Amino acid sequence: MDDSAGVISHTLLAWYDGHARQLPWRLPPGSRAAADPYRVWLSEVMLQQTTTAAVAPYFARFVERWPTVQALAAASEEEVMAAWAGLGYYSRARNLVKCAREVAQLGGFPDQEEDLRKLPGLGAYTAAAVAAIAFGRRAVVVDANVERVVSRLFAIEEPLPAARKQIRAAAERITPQQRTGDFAQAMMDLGATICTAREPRCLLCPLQADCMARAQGDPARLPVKAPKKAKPQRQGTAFWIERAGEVWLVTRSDKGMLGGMRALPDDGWSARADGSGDPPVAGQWQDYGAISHVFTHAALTLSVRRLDVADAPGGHGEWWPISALDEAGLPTLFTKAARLVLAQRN
DNA sequence: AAGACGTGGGT
DNA sequence: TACCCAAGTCT
Repeated sequence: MDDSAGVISHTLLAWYDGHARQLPWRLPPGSRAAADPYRVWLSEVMLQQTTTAAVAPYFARFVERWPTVQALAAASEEEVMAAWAGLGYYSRARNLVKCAREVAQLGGFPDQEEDLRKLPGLGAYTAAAVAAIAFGRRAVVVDANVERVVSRLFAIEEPLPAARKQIRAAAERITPQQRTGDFAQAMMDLGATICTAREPRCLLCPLQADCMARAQGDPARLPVKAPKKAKPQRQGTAFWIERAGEVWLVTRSDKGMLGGMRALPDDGWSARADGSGDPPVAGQWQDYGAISHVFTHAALTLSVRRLDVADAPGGHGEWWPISALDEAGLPTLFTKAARLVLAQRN
């Protein structure tokens, strides 16, 4: 680390001492307590591609229900998936359970980045973040905030994702030997509150004097990103099958969209193709309209139809009390579909 | 090694 | 409205 890099980390850490966000998974400011690796890991996994506001209530429920990694390791995958419902990217929940069990078996979290990286659900970012924040290891923590801050500080013109190598090298240069956990969180706080994607608040930025993009006059244009692809519009149908105050739910296959989650039966729609429209059983289906839902890589219009039956439809599934549908752990798509039926059903 | 993979909030 | 974006990982 050369001298200008030292100035940057020093300035940023001084700013962090007065401006750190208080978040449920962080120790209170000035606390001398050691970070709990379980909470650090859990929060980091929840925060992957997910806002702090969305994570906060889930984090609170998880640590209340499963206070330790051993407790989480002892939970069933099914109950963890249901508790994760609504947070998205459900493979995270499946990997969370796997990881908790591996860690419990190991007797605790590994304290080296290299070993953390081997755990399911921990990629380059999360392994570095846990190593730095929970164990005080020097690790180069690069997330989307760091990419944005660094690409502006050094006016990196190369578009993402090709710029990753350059950005990592620059982040490595400014990462200090001490307080690397604070440094990582300071970079993320700066990116979240000052060096934002749109309309950065440069006048409030502790690094304004060091920022090449600011000197050039238009920091918001960085980082340059490759153009997005258009997302396809898909059509599908979900089926509400009811019997005596209960609705028929299935569990989706572990692979693919909403993998492993409870769901209403559907017509096989996917991000790649429309559904067939065919119901799972013949009968007098009633039309309840449609909901729309946008995924990362496709937009879906989901028609919802209802049938009242006397016997269970064929195939794998379970009757679920409609009065307790909240506890089924339906992903948001199917929660919307259920609401559509319940709003019109007497 | 691009593409798959959720959801809610901001502009 | 439509688009962008958020503490990425896996295949």
